[in-house]
Amino acid sequence: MSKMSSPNGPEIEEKRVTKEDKFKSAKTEMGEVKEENERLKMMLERVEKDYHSLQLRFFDILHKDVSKKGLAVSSTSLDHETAEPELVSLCLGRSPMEPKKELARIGYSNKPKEEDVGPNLTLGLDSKHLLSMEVVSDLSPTNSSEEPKEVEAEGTNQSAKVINVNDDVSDQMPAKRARVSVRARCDTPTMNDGCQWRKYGQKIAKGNPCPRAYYRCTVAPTCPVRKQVQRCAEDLSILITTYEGTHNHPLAVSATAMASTTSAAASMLLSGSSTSHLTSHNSASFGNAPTTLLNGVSFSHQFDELRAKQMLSPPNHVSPNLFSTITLDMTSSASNSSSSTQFHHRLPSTIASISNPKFSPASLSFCSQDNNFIPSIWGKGGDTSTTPIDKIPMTRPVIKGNQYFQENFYQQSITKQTPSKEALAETITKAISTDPSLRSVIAAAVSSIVGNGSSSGNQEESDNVLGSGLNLKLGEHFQLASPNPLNQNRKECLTSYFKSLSSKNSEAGSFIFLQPSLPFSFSKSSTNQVNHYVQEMNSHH
DNA sequence: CGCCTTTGACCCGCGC
DNA sequence: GCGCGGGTCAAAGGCG
Repeated sequence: MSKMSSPNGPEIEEKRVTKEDKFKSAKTEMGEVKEENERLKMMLERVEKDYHSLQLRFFDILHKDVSKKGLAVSSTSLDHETAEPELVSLCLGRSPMEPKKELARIGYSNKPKEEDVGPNLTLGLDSKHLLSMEVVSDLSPTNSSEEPKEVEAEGTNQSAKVINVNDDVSDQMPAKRARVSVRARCDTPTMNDGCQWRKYGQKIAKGNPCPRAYYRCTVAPTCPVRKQVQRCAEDLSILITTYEGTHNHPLAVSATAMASTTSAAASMLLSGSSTSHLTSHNSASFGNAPTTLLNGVSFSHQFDELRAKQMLSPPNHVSPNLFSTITLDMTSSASNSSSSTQFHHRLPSTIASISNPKFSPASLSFCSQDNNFIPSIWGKGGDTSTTPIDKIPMTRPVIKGNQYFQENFYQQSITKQTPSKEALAETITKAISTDPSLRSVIAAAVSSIVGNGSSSGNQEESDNVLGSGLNLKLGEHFQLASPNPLNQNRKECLTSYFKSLSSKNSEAGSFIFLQPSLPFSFSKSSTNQVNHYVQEMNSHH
């Protein structure tokens, strides 16, 4: 035993030394983490600042637009059915309340302002119409122009909130609701969209032997969001989930992807009715099928069949559409040249042929070649949820937006087939900067793509998916967030674009959150192409 | 015990 | 006015 003591001396010392080393390295690591933390904080502040300036700008623009229409509304209050000014709040990544507050701050506020608060990750189907739906259920008539009380009670929101230039209008007319229907292949009874739902009813709907289940969001007791889940009668593997309403509470990160996409889709749908007018000419150029693809997600405007029938009657008769639905088809394959045709074969014929100037398609097609691509955080199983990011196919920059966009970009890129890159870039830039809904949709789409890449089964990484364009901006700083070199490559592409855009164009810089939306293709082969776009855009700016 | 699902009843809008 | 269909309510029961 005594022999043991002497050789043990150096060993213990060695151990002590290694422990000290470990301690030191741990300390350094902690320091680094602290630094990183500080940097992140700074970035967050900067992001919020940018966000607010963007919001101010956006609502300023919106305000101008609204005041123009507001004149018409106030003078012809009986004309609600035919001319309804629509305010689409694009608040991806934030509470829908905030934009209204901002707007109020700009022009309609008569209440004192409070300081802004932290991010409110509320996403949903943002629109005035939806909000008015909430108002119906949540508010007394006396403060029908206010946000739900429980939101007020949170104390974190600013006081004056309501955009309602046309308060009286919203009080008198039925709230127009936007629904977002998502078709996806899913083995599970419901799609895991990150939210908590409680089933409150089930019905056998006519024309479909499969029962339709009704769910209510239970994240917040007063959340008005509902969803209907039904299997497709023709293909039982397809689950049709229809979302309605706006979440009035913060959302889990895992829920933001779906929420932002549905929000963007709804915004698109509703803003499309006010910001663009689909001419018959344009309808024809689209084959009269307002269906688009977003990463394999097929966007399609449709209306409840009853409404649709109404609208199919006299062409100049526009009935008040209390329900309008946009469909995100994640089951269709873009490689089947005419995705819209394919899609509409599964839909009632009435839907496919709808063309209403009130609901022109402000939609987007990324024309993914990939079948069944869905952001992985949306589903928990099935063949739809696990497409790895590096399999994301080359996306073709086909974006259908407002009329301007349709006429210029679409015709250039589709009809002529060989658009000049300069014209392309210019058109894209103009369209994106003039159509907020378009920005929103594209932002959500890109967000989903980038988010998907960094979120495969990793909660920490999925936390970087902040919804909409936010993480794109963050991508400038958070490139390390993704261990996937490909993904990082994508982020760098985006980043370089926005850097250049913002540096060349200060105005564009203020839109940086929503602009990360250009037709980037995220495959290796397309990286150069993206850089090409960036360069050309720079030369234009 | 609280939360959830199930399920029949009920309400309401719409078409005939 | 009546019937139909979609949507919601609420009591009952199950589950962890």
